[in-house]
Amino acid sequence: MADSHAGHDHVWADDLTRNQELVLGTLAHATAPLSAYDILDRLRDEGLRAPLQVYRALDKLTERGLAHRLESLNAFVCCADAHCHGDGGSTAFAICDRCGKVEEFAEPAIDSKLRSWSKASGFVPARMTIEIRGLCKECSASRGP
Amino acid sequence: MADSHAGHDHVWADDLTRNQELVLGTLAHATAPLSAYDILDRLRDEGLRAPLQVYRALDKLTERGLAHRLESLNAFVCCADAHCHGDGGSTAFAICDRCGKVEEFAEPAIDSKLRSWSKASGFVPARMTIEIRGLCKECSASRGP
DNA sequence: GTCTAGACGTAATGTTATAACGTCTTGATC
DNA sequence: GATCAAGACGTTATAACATTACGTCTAGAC
Repeated sequence: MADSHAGHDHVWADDLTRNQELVLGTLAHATAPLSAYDILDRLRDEGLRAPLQVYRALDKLTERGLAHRLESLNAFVCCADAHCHGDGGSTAFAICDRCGKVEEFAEPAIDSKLRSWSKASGFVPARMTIEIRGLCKECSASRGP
Repeated sequence: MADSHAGHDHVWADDLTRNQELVLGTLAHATAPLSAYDILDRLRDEGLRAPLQVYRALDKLTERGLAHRLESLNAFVCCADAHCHGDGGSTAFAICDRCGKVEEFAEPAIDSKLRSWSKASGFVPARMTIEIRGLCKECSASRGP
C-alpha cells in the first residue's frame, strides 16, 4: 500500500493525514464557507461520523494556514492565497451576505496599523480577525440602482 | 407609576425597555465580555428566564451601538466609547486571552483602508469586524522574561 | 521490545442561537 | 372610545456549533 491517499486530485502538503486531506479537499471544492457540520455531512460517505473528527482536522489546517476560520460566520474556508500559509500576518475577508462568496485579501497597511497600536498600548497580539460583511460586486449590482 | 425603571444607577438612553436596560446594566458592570447565557444567569433574579429575552435585548443594543458583539468570543461588551454610538464606523477590539479584558479603539486609517479596498473591489460593506487576540500589557508583563 | 507522542474513533455533553407560537401594551386613526 | 398595527414580551422547543473524556492504534525514538 504505497499510496493510501490515492484518488485525490490535488496535494497541498505532503504530510497531511487522511482526515485533514478530506476536510481540506471539501473546503477546496466549496463555493462558500462551510460549517464544521456541513463538512461532516459531506464526508459521511468517506466514513467520518463525529464532529470531533472534523474539528480536529480543522484545528491543524488553520494552524498551518491552509484553511481559515471566519469568526463572524462560525464557518471555514480553504486558504485562497499560497503566500499566507503560516506567516503570522493578518488576512482580511470580505463576505457576501447574499451569495456567501468570500474574498480573501491582505492589506499590509492595516496589519501595520494594528501592530503599531498594539506596540503603543503594550498589547501583545497573537492573532487578528478582520472581516467585512456586505454585498459583493455582483450581488450589489443585481439589487440596487 | 411615573418611573417604572427606578432603582438603576445610570441612564444611557431614554427609550430603552426594561429588558434592554437590565442587559446593558449587566454588561456595564462586567469586567470582561459576557455571553448571552452569562447575562441570563445574572438576571434570573430580575425575572428573566429564557435566552431569547437576552438575545432580543442584545440585538437592539448592538443595533444602536450601545453594546458590541465580539465575534471571536461569541460574547458581548458594553460600548466604551460614547462617540461610536450609531455611527457606521469600524471599531476595533483588543482582547486579552488571559484576563479577558477588552480594549476598544478606533483607527480611522484602518477603516479608511478597508473602505478603499471595498470601493476598488466593488464590495459594498455593511459591517466590519476587527479583533486582536493576545495578551494585554499587564498579563504579558507577568509572563514574559 | 518498549515507550511515547500524536492521530484517531466514539459517546456523551456543553454552549450558543433561533423558530414558532400567542399575549400585552402603545399609539395612530377613525 | 373602538379598532388596528407595530413592536416588545414570555414560553417552549429545537437547531446549530463546539468540547470533554476515554480508550485504541500506529509510527518513530531509544
